[in-house]
Amino acid sequence: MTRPYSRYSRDAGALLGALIRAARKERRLSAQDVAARAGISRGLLQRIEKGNLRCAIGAVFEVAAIVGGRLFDADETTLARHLNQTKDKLALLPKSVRKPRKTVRDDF
Amino acid sequence: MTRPYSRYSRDAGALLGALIRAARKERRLSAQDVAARAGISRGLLQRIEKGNLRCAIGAVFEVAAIVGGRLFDADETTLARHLNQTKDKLALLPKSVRKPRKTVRDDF
DNA sequence: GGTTTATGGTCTATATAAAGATCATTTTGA
DNA sequence: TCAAAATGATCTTTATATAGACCATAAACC
Repeated sequence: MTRPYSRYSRDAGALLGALIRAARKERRLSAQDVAARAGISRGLLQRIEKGNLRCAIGAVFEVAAIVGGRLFDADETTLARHLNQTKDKLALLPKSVRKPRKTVRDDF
Repeated sequence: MTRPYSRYSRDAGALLGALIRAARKERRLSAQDVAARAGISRGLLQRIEKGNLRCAIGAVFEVAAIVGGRLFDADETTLARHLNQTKDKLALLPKSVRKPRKTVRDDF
């Protein structure tokens, strides 16, 4: 990643970090504690909670699982649902650089 | 991160990668194309789609925003909803290392 | 068929993420 | 009020993620 991050990514990172932090506080777990259980350093946890986008996604998953339950479930995923819900809004995304074909695959 | 990742994180990463890949295919975007628009290398996109957990979360956000819309919304977030929904199930998580206080904060 | 184009993989160099101290400050609890 | 713990921050070292080039194969298109 050489370019600066998009507005959306910055917001998403900040939000996720804030939610993790709030969840940790709610459970009254110290940063030291959570970091140890997640197998990461306290410094990395600080960066995660600050919304730093250059953290390994695995570290974020570990922390999120500890402080706030699961972000995604393996079976019926939040992301999957979200993707399905917004499937019809995909046309509103940044203009596609390739011409779409006529056939639409629905085996998604 | 020195320890191996938990089962959950591995599943979550694999799932997220698979969803991203499926969404990219559905929109008929080449890896080359998506990587360029996300400002990352094609190799990194490959790792993301494979569920590699050592990718920067920002890179994943960028890609996800391009191929599948937003994972989290800034206002009413999927994660926030999920956290709220599972707030009562938090007791089922790995045993807390600290004794919880009597008062429960609900300003979450 | 042949010719692009996409993909999957490997390799190297470089940038930087992360660990682990350390210190100052703040918060908490007794 | 005081001591202990938690936090925020900085710094150095080391490990490694990433870019970018490359090649081989596969798929898509004419």
